[in-house]
Amino acid sequence: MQETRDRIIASAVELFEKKGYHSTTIQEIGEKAGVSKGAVFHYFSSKNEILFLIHEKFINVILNRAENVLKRSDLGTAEKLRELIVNLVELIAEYKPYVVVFFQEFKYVEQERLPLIKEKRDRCEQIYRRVLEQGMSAGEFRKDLDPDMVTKAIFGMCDWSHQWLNPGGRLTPREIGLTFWKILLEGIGRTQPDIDPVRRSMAINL
Amino acid sequence: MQETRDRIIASAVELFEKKGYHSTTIQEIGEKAGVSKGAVFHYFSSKNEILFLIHEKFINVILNRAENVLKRSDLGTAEKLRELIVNLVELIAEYKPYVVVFFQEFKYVEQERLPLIKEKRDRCEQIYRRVLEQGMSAGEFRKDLDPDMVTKAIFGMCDWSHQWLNPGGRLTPREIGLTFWKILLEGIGRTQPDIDPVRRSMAINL
Amino acid sequence: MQETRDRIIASAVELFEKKGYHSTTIQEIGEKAGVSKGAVFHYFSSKNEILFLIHEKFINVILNRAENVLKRSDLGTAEKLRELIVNLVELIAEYKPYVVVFFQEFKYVEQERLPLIKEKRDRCEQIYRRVLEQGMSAGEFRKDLDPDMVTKAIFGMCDWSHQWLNPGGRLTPREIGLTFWKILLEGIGRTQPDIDPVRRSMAINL
Amino acid sequence: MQETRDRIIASAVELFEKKGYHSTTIQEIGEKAGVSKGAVFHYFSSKNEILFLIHEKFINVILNRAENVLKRSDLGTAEKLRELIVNLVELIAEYKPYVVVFFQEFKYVEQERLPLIKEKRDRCEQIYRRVLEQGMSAGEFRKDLDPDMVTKAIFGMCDWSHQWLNPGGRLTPREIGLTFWKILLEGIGRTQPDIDPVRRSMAINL
DNA sequence: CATGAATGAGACTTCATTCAT
DNA sequence: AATGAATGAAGTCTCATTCAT
Repeated sequence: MQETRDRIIASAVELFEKKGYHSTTIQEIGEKAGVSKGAVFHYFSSKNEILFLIHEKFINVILNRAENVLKRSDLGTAEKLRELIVNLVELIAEYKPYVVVFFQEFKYVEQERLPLIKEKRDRCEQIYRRVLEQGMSAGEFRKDLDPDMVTKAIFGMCDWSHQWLNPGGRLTPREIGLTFWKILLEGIGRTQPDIDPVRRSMAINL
Repeated sequence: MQETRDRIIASAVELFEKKGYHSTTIQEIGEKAGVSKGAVFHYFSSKNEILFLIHEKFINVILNRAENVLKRSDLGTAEKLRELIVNLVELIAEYKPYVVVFFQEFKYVEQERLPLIKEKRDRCEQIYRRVLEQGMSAGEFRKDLDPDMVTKAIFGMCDWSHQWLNPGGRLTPREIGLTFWKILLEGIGRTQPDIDPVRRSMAINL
Repeated sequence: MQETRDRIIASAVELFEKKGYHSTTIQEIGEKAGVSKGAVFHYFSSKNEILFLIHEKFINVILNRAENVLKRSDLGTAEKLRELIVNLVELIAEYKPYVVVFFQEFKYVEQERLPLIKEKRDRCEQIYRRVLEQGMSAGEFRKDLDPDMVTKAIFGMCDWSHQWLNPGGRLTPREIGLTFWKILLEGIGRTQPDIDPVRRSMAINL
Repeated sequence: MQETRDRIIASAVELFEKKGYHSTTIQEIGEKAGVSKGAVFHYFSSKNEILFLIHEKFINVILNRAENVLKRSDLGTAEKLRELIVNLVELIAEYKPYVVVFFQEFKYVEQERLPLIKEKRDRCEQIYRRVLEQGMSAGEFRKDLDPDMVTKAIFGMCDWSHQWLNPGGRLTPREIGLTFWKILLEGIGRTQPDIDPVRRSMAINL
């Protein structure tokens, strides 16, 4: 049954998240899924294949979502970047166990299975970078910042959230994503107050 | 000799960084340090103690530096936050193997050794949060953003750099840190150009 | 269908020959025969039963042929031994996979199935020994050699051929068998040339 | 200690001989040698390495002995062949467990370790073949027999003895070897009686 | 007839750790 | 101070076999 297979993967993700890949035994995965150790190997060729499938599943989801945002013709460039960020945080919240495994156990995916993951991960990163660069070209974002560093900063803020995000937190993932977007777009300096009409008119008068 | 001890730790850090804690054997650590497997156990009680010492060494360095910035009376709040950020990126670059181990293998430090690390890590995080909150109170930073989220965003940008920072890169760690600071303070939107009084008045006059 | 059963045995013989009994899986046997793993167990009670049947089939063939030679009233004792030898080599060539399994995997046939095989194997060996002893008694073969050792020598020459015989070889199995017979009967020393009357008389005259 | 290593190999040979390579566990090898399972792996990298070492040790012995016979200047060609045969049987008796493993488990030596064994085995076979061919050229052996088949016959007689040779048997290995030599040289036919003076003189008179 | 999901015993192997020297 | 022989617990994986369908 497909069901058993999925249950095994689900068990593996949770255990890998909590205990790490190497500290999780096939035995435990089986037990949690309600099947024997042998059954796990009936469905998967090795423990490492399970790890790979977790990575693959997650990278596919993340890439699909990013591409969907990219396709939306109702959004401007800045709005696209905003949605990419919000989406990412939401997705990290939704797939948290997958994300943790993805970021913590990546190096243990066997060499031969790695290229597929790496390629999609790079494509995903490029989507973000391109939208950013488009926004810079279009004059929606300032041009004096290294686009590479900005991309890294975005991923840093979002990806790192897998370390502290918790499902029932005070803020929803969307709210968190929007906060990040605000910080990114406007900064935390007193930019807004500066735009208040009084000081501006004064400036003009001078 | 103290020297041997340090060489063993140095070997361990590099191996843990590259291969991960569980995939590194005492044998390998010994070989890389030029001593026997037995010697490793002569200097350390267990493999896990080595892992702990790596964590401890790093958290001490990071905490010391943060506290040093905090003490500087020559800096304003915003400047302090700027230095905290730059310091963090610089330190991540300098201690990269330690950082990778710190973020990837933390969960494998044995329960009984954990509190010491956790406590210092929290103290460190609070230093950042407090400076930020001071800046908000003092009116140097905008007040409409969740200080917790901003702190998370700062650590996200900086900490995540351990994933991609490389020693001989195009930008120095300090430049990277300053870029992050700029993004954080001013945002990537076209806010600043708007504040330029000359261009603004011109725009109005036209 | 009987056909399926035979196909499974045929697959098993070839795989056992090439990879050995323990390195061959039921799965592989099924695949090669074009049926599922379950089907193999539908036709046979265990993997070991298949091994046994292979042994049984082969020992029956070899025993039948030997007995047929024995019955032939048109042959003298020496001719019977010759035919036994030729027959054996021919049979080894024809049933090579069976022979290899018979000689290499015999020890893995389960205890309870063994007696049947052993008994027939012994009967077969005795046929050879008896014909040899008859030939000695009848004065067709020299009497100063240990009949047991001669029997061992005969089986050695013939049986060992399973290690190197190949179907499309330079010599036919019959030719090989006849060569063995010649060696056995006449030896490789220059006995025959000595009997040449011309050279002998010359030698005497000198 | 070298001693432990040797004891492990000795245990392995005996177990492999009796139960076969695949049916012997590392556990058993260790127990028989009086050490733990772990100790076996302390001395050998794998079970297969042990199998290889057994093969190597035996092929070295057999090759050395053959080469020593070859070097003896006190022997004529026929005597050399005789000694090669006698030596082989003696050696098979002495190293019987090794021989059984060599002939039964050869196919399980891992690919990468195989060439070394194969090369020496071929060199050994060639020594026998060459001596035989020299004897033929020199007129010591009849020339009308295929030298290849004769070589196969010799190895068949001798090698096959590993199946039935037993240490405390009725005949010594040397006696067995000499019997084989007699059969090979003179055949089992009534060659000698043919040389009886009566028939010979008759032949001359005719 | 035939399948294949599921099992569980048992194999090889790894490795942190101990300890006599 | 330092070694390395030896251990034993534990892990991944294999595979013959069973059984419901």
